[in-house]
Amino acid sequence: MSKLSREFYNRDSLVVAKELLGKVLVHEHNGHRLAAKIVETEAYMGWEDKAAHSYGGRRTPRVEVMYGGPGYSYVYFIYGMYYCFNIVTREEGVPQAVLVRAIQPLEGQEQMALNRFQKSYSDLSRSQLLGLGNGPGKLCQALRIDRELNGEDLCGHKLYLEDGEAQAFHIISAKRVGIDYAEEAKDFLWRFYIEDNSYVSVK
DNA sequence: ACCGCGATGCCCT
DNA sequence: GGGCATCGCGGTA
Repeated sequence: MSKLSREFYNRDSLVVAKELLGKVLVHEHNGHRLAAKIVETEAYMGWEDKAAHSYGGRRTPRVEVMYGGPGYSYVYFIYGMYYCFNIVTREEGVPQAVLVRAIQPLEGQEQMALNRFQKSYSDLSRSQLLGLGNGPGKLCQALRIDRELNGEDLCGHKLYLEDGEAQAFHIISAKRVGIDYAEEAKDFLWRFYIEDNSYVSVK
């Protein structure tokens, strides 16, 4: 499998969000390779997107990494408890990103189960199996993504993305989740997911 | 099934 | 001080 290049990320978030579906997110952590297929994403379009942290050119310490160029991680802490993992897109100075909302575990499931539920993968219930990856906060727990990985170069060797196996699927477009404050932008169909994938967070 | 709510800490047009 | 790109639980059905 080949690693996704800087140029892959240097495009509009709407394009990258759709193309990220089916790709494999890898975190090399403590000698374990944690790998999962991306099954749900959301595009955040920066300047003109009222739901984006960078709306209107807002530029604070937290969102600075969104301005730094394509192919870096933007990890933020939310509700006092959870992390969300984003992939920065577009060239330096254009603050767009893609939120990864759900994954399907592929490798390192035992570690993911311990990270999420403090129990062995073989002891997980049916709903816990899905709960490994069906939400942005959950997948960060499973993959051990936290503030230390904010600003990480996704073209490096610790946290990166690979081409998945060739596969055919339909992409569903839907409203983004949890942005009721965003006025007209809350109705934009900027969430994308793989049809019929059971790990998707909201159908 | 859906609905409401509390947790908990960091950010700050 | 108000709000947040969430989650899990407990209630009602």
